[in-house]
Amino acid sequence: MPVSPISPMVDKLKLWLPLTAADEAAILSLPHVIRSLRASEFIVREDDRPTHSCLLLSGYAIRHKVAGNGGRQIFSIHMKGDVVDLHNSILRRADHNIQALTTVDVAMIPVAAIREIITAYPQVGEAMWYETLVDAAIFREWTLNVGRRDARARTAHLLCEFSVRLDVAGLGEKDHYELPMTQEQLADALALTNVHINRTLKHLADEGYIERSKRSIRILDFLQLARVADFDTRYLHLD
Amino acid sequence: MPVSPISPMVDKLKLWLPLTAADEAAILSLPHVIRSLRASEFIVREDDRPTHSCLLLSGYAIRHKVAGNGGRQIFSIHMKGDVVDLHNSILRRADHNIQALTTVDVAMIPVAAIREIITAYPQVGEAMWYETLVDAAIFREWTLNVGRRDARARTAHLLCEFSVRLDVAGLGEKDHYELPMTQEQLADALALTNVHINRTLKHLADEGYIERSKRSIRILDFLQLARVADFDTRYLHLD
DNA sequence: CGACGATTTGAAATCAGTCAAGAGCAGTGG
DNA sequence: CCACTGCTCTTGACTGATTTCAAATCGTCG
Repeated sequence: MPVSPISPMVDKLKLWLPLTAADEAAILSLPHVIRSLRASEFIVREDDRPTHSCLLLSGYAIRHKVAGNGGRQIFSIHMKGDVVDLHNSILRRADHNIQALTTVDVAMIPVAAIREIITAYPQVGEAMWYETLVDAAIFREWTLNVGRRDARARTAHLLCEFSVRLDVAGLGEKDHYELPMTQEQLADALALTNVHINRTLKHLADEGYIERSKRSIRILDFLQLARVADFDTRYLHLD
Repeated sequence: MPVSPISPMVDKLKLWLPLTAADEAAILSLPHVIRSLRASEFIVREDDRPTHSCLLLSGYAIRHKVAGNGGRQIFSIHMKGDVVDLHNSILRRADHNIQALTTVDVAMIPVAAIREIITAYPQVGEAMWYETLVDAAIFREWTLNVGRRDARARTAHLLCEFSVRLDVAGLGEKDHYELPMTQEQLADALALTNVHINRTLKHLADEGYIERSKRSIRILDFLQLARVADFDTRYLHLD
């Protein structure tokens, strides 16, 4: 069986609901165009009316929005297998930006084809709904993180989430990975300043929870870090 | 035509997508049980496996989650017509709490019936999906609010959102309403302390943006307040 | 080597939190 | 009708986590 470039989407959706062979075949035969984008290119911009949904095939992307005072808030980080633009596509008008963090390859699927597969294969539709609900669960956890945890727990929490999600996506090892973002971007995800992120990472390293060199992170004891982070995987709905 | 207690759900879903007479009839004939709950009773608790989705018929409810350090974060406030528990029902295991803020009446609809209507009436299913995506858009805006706006803008933003949503739900006037929550609960929604909420409300009143007595709020100039709040209705996806 | 962006560090400023106490208000029961 | 209780709201004084501003170092790439 030839491996379709869209197969990561099948793998991801199967995390949420069982799919029949017919469901899988329908997904794999979704029309699409592969595109490469360079770091910092926009995949979708706020106020766009998206014509395509983008499946991430490689690299990393972020969702974010900019406040009137210039502050930027990142809502989530996306990786291989994520359909980064279901929210904006189904809502028809984008209320936030999606931007490549690194060089990325994406499969662009026409929104019309997404709508057709929902009707023709309701189980696939429900799996995509599920995917957007897990995104929403992540947004909630990030709100809790930003709103009610201090800088140390907040930063540790992001490191834990990234570790678990990389593991689930089959990228990198759980205790050792490369962060695909600058400290300034981390700051925008955690609602801190780049200066304070720097101090907080140093602090976590001084305390012996992590080791780092450049953007590479090694988690020395995941359970300990998770305790500091007040991290509990349940919000990722993986079981 | 007899008015079904479920009709607020039809009105709400029609905000998102057009529904045929058959779609509407299918919604109105959803099986359900009406229940009344008193203020502060839980509708769903984190870790529950919900068997029913709750449609709010009267009163107010909140979504929230408690961090390990005891801090509570409220994610959204719900009112008449909101199906408060679609997220938890579809995900099968609740990752957050839903709690009555005031005395509420709810219609409890079995999750199985929700799943059936999704398959039998795909447009209704898509409208419910849309509803959860608008919830997610509100979560994102709240993350931006908590993460990147100062106490004054943040508080003003909540006042603006509440005003607009009451208006859409056909409750109260846009420039004059009763907040259904204590300042401590406001603090949990805005990631501030009750003390600072108090000072911030006073400040907004001293500046002439609002008048208040007890929990009643009068917005003196909505556009001015919206400017202070960095508030833009687009994230509510009402048009 | 030079340039640019990213990281690191220090010192001072600030927004919001903490602690504490008093005032207002509703409900209860004597 | 009044005293008591409990909860919410209000205000003041002080503390502290994070920001701001500024400058130095590091690393990569041309």
